[in-house]
Amino acid sequence: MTIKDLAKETGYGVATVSRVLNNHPNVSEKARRCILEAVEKSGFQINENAKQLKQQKATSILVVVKGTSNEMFGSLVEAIQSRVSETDYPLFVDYIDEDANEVLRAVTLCREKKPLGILFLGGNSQNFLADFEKIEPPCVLVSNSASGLPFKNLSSVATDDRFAAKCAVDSLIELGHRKIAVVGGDRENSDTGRLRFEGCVDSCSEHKIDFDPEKDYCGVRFSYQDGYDATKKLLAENRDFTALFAVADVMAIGAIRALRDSGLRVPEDVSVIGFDGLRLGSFLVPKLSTVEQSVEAMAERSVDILLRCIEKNGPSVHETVPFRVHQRESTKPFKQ
Amino acid sequence: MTIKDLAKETGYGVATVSRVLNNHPNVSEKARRCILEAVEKSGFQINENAKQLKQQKATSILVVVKGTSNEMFGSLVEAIQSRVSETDYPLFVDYIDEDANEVLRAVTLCREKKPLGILFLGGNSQNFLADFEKIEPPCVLVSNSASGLPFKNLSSVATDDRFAAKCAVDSLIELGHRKIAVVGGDRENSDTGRLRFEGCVDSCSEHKIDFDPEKDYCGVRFSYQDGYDATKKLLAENRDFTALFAVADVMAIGAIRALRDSGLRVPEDVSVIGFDGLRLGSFLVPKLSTVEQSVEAMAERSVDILLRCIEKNGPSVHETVPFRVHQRESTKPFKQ
DNA sequence: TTGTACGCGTTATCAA
DNA sequence: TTGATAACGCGTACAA
Repeated sequence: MTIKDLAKETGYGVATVSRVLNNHPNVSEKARRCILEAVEKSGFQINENAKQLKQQKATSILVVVKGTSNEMFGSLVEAIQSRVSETDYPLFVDYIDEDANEVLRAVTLCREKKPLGILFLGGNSQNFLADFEKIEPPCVLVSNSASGLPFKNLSSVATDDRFAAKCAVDSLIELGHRKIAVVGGDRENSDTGRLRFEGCVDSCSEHKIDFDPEKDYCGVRFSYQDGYDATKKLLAENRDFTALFAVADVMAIGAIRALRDSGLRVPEDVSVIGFDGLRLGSFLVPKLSTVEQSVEAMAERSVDILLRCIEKNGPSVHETVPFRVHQRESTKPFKQ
Repeated sequence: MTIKDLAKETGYGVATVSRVLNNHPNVSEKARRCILEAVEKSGFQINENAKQLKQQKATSILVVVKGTSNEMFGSLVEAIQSRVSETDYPLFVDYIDEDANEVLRAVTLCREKKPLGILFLGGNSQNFLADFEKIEPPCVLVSNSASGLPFKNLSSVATDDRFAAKCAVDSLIELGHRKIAVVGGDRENSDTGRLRFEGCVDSCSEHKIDFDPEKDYCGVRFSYQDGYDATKKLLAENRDFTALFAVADVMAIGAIRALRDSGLRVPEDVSVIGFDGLRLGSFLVPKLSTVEQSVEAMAERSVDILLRCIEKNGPSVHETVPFRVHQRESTKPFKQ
């Protein structure tokens, strides 16, 4: 079933059918009704390939997700999808490995699909610096800031990772903790990891607390197992911390298990705070204290910004979304 | 950059370029090398729209994921993607709501993208019965069995949900439990929910144990919160069960929290066993006992079957993948 | 082994 | 307000 068939059936020409389908002006009400009815009746579905071949531009929006194991990205995709579905743009979601190069992947996808815009879920500056210039459509980097990157078609929406991490550590210090260990991300290959690390340093130096990256910090991948292993390593090298900050909830969960396996109780012996605010956290025993990123706000802002860039040729912007530190059950005041 | 440009550049015709690009025979080694080099140099990328328009079939494989909140589907998508990436087929992942109609969605997508094949992650018989006849390419339903469905282009790969659920309850009974409550899925709208419910009934009747669906069963959605709420409800109506089977790990996690909030300890007061085998489970405190579905096996088998159907026009088959009951720390023998 | 020419379904231009 | 027709980039008869 093509628009040709539709034309034949209704007695109109293909041009008129196309105009109706695309809500173009200069169509009589009669023709519009007649054609719409035929569309309804025949279950006609437009051939996107032909449409896009002709238009030299897809009508689609692309989402490149870096790392499937990041549960927060799952919620983010869900929220983005729900928001984009209010528009007419089809959404394509493409998953790549946590260690893959998201920018190169996007370059390929651009040539193949010519999307109207791209949403990057996760990404790292080095990759953008190296190859982003090859990408033409407007893009939004979600969950990392791109404010330091010199691209006029790249916006970003993120939590202020550095400050949020600082607040997390601050909260531990306010509870009376002085010996704090950190299960962090890779500082060299992950912006997020680096920023949150810097937040820890900020807090400790502001409070004149010793923090030795060699001994008190372990940078690994964002997974349960890595959180577990890193904590074991910290315990082996540095037995006496009373609080632990894991820069992702998944790591915090691994950390809690590792502490437990070493005979330490949470929060009685060691307080643990995570980062992300996964829904899961509030169902754990103990409920996980965490820095909650606003997934809804991130999704909403990033889609809005991208649409504004696409439809109104809006300027690129770099926004920050609010976060909240939740003290739940995995942290408690330190008492000597 | 099109194949025309490539042809001009190399001095060959578009047909030869096309043949090289598609690894067709009847091309001289010299032409092949020359053209491949030009491709490399120019960074040429084929226009998928034109290709697919021409071929009347995309080269792509489609994955329709039903419900993003199901963490197991995340791992499944990851495993599927990694397996498909060994081939040349592009993979499209489409997420729909847990309550949406996956078959109707696939019908639309088929018309739009004409995929070579479809993988359904989750789905329900009623939807397939009603509209699957409209779908032509080979499909595989993953995680639910379609062996009862009369479609020759529909295969399935699943855990034997009924039997696995029975084994889970059996294991509880073997531990000495006699009063068992079940946090289940919606029996009417979810095949998985119904099958696992039947497994519970099988086990109880085999062991001559009372099981009153009215009082001992609560069927809800697959989420932390629903697991929590269902458990609260069961507790309100039936205070004396000593073991609880949640038909999904996410529900089990919600259940454990609910028990805890009601002053009950796991496993001392109530044993809890889940279903799915999420990686998360073995990092919880207590480690979650569960029925582990083999995500890798499901991904591998379903992709293999689909490829066989696509490439060799293979027959549709219905396979079952092994599962394992893990007794970890959330279950223990019942002692009066 | 290679090249020419046509058509896939759509949009857009232009003339009617 | 309409319709005929020329592209879009590709694969593939068919001819050479």
